Amino acid sequence: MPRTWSNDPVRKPTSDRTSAGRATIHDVARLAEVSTATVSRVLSGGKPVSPQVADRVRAAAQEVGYRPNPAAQTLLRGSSQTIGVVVPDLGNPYFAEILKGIAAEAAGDGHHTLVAGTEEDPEQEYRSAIELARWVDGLLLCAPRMSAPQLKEVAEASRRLVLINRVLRHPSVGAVVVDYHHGVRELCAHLASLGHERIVYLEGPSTAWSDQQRQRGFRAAGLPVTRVACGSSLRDGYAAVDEALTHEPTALIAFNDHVAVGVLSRLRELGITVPDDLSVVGVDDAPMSAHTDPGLTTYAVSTVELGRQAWQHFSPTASTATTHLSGELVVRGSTARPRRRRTVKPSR
Amino acid sequence: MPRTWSNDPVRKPTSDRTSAGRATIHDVARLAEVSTATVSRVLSGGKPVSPQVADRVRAAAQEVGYRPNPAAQTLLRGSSQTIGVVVPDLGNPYFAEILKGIAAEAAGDGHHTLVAGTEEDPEQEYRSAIELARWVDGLLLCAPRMSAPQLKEVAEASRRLVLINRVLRHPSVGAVVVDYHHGVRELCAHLASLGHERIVYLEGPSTAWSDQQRQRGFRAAGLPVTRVACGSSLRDGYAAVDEALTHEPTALIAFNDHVAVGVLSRLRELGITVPDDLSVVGVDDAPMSAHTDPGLTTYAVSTVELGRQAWQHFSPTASTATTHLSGELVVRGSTARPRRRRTVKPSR
DNA sequence: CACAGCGATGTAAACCTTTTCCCGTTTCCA
DNA sequence: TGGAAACGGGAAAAGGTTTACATCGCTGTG
Repeated sequence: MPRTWSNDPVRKPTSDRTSAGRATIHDVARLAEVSTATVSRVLSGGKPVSPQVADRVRAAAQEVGYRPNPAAQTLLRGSSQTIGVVVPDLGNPYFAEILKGIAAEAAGDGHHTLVAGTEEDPEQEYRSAIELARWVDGLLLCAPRMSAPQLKEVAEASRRLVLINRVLRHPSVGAVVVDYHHGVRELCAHLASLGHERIVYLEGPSTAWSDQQRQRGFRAAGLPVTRVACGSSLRDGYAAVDEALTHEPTALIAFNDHVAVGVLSRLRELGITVPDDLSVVGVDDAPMSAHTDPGLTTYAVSTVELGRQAWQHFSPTASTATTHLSGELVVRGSTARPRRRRTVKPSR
Repeated sequence: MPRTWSNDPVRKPTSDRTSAGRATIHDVARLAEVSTATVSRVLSGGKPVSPQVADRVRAAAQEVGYRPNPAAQTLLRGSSQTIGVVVPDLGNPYFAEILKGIAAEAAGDGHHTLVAGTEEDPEQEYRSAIELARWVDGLLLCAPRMSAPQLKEVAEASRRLVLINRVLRHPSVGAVVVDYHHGVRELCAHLASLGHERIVYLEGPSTAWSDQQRQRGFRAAGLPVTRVACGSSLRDGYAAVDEALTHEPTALIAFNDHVAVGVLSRLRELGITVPDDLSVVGVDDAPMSAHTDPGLTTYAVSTVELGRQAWQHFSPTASTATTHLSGELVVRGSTARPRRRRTVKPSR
């Protein structure tokens, strides 16, 4: 077989292109009677091309409905214009909010967003991250639950890695973290100023770095806080209330707002009034937290800012230093002085 | 502000292959002393290869940390093992839930999920869809707001198109729709049975097909329903309450649960008790709807099922018929007989 | 014993685009 | 008018993988 450029295995130029194979740059080139190189120059822009030819090419491209094949572009450029985002739970409004923010930032710079939810499973998270790393220019891991060694592996496997709410000692990994240490101290100070002494903390997933940060914050706050295993979802909060009440607290600190909403719901069922019988606080300031009954006192940090900062870390010139984001205390109706002498107990 | 770092013109002359450029199939082939074809056969599986060679190849791949380049695979196979999902608002828990469902289904079949939020903007939605169509094997549009002609264009541009909560007369488009017509009738019947007569409906986005379905349902229900412009977000609901109250309704039907939560919040501020002063219902049964105060009466349809059905439509053998999904009325605390004679008015 | 059949492996084409390297033409200035 | 610079545009390589086809050695059967 002669090694010639006889590349034309009877390709129909126009009509039935819609169904099977899409139009390629060759189709455009043939129709415009130029080389494929010229088509590329016209469509990708920047390079000098005479206006007439450019018009002819554009017309031809329009006619056959040409759209560059992203796989081929990616192969050649070595960049897919895509980032990957891995979150523990896509259904959690907080993560949804972060995803929304980062996707908007990425889209603004012409990047796509590949997403994976991991159902809070560290193994699945690791697999998703490694798999996504093959595809994307940069990987964003939200509150990753996986072990540090695994995280390092992911760092090696990915072109660029940015963490949200987790830190890792590694030369090429950026991170944006909310200062939960500060947040928890703020919340504790607020509760202490109201006169609360018996406080229960509903723990998040044990593998969550951000949970450990909160716990450190408690120790720093110097308040005696009883810990009760809980989780990160609305259901977890709902389910953990009864256990928490056995400690006869005057205030409850939920791992996050999502949990707190579940807590409020269960307390209502039990006939326990918030904040008269019991104060409740959350963390994160989820969108719904201003609309619960009563409004949730919480520690607010802007997810918009979080997303923006994370996106900055993807820039090639970005430092790999960890960005700390401080929020602020938002006092709403769910906290008050402990009024009644006798603390409540579960109704069953 | 590194706003335009998107394309990276710094291309190294590929001298240093070990650190920067990832290992290719050639590296593996060389190390294992076989041809690249054999490597591919071993790693992709299916083809007959002698056990010894297979082991050698696997060892070599392991050693150099080889991972196939997805762009090259995509280019050749013509399939990216990726679907695209476009939703009007990533921050809306309902869409987040659907995204979660479909992403899980897709991941279960080895597919990735590319996502785009459109901020409820039909134009942006159209652009996102067209752009995503280039990349993905199939496109899922959630409650698309774009015009029918645009939708047809997207259908032409995409290999496979599936719609959620929208229909389109087009030969190759599948759809999964919630029977809002039925849902609204159920809600109306429920309210009517309680004795409500003055009902206000807080409209969704005017471009939403599903809003039109609801409106048709109202007409079928035969109840006089006053329409008030609102929207689809929590904030929209919060903001529309005052306007709605000028019509002195005994019951409020929100476009969806997200809106209803905003409504409840505003009513609380106004000192209007639900359901004593006013009944409120939503649509969708969002996760939080069981946990509001009072619990939200709503029309529930499983997002899990929605996701599953949508995924089925991506199967090559799937029919392009529209799948109708019926939900059921969920009665919670937010509805009751209208008790007081005098209807409430806004407090200001 | 010859040959069909098969299993294992190598070779190279094909996928589609971008970009580098060139060549031919025009323009401008000395 | 000659030469250089600028410019427009074509040919072809590169990018990594899969697969159709070719090759080669072996076994089993007529």
